[in-house]
Amino acid sequence: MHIDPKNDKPIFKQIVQQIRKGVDNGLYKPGEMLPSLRALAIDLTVNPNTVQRAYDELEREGIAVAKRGVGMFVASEPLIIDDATVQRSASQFEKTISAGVKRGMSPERLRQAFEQALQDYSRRKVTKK
Amino acid sequence: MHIDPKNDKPIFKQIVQQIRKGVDNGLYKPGEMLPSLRALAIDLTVNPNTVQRAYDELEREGIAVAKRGVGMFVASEPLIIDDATVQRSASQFEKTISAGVKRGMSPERLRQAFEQALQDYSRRKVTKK
DNA sequence: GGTGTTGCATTAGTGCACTAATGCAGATAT
DNA sequence: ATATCTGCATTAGTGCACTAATGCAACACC
Repeated sequence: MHIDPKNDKPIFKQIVQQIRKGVDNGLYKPGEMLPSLRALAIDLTVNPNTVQRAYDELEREGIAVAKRGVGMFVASEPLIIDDATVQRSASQFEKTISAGVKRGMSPERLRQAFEQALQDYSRRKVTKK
Repeated sequence: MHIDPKNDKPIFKQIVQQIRKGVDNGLYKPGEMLPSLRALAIDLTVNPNTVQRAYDELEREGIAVAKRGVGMFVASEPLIIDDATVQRSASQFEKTISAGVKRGMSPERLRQAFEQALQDYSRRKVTKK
């Protein structure tokens, strides 16, 4: 576990990402205890609140469960997405990106299209009910 | 031209978006003059600097050209992306999104995959030289 | 009960994105 | 020249995301 100071992403997001990755590839197994707030905070030379925020996020995602006075634990059935799945999506996205660029679309426009697609999709899921 | 106060997007981005759209569908034609900083600012009841920032962005994108003391003009050969192209990309993205969701990916994970794809693509373009 | 863990809540500091206030500098017409 | 348009530059105010400092509350162990 390591925080990259050159990375401009917020610290708590980096923590979330690394723990999530750790759960995905089995480094942290279901039911297992994660490093405590302070322990991890000391390890990363970071304020405990920053770790807390990361853990909040992980709990919100259903990946970890907090037990007050005891510790943070990997959920019994965490939502595991392995790297291969992400890679598959990424390469699929890349095809659309490539096509878009050939039509003159800038990264900003592509993001815009992506966000719209994301919104359209969820909207459809909702209105379908 | 109108600014939506309920929209949480920055004002200057809303302006960029609307002007870009106007250029795309021919409302503003190449070489034509755009509303002046102050004129548009008064029209939208917004500070001229905010319009300035929008115009800066448009110039950076090669859509508009500034002539100091004269006015802002649509570029002679602006990069025009019509809505249909964006829609095509969006619907393409939506397919990948749908597939990802079925594999349990959250919107956050999908964004992550998208950003990675964007990065991979540009990286490949660079290293190909 | 005390002691040392744990996670949680409240508050404050800091940087940055966004917007505005104001004045400067170039262009054109009269 | 000077009036009045233009876009540009400098500075300041404001809100918010991020991080930190600090103390509180629950649980386990002795």
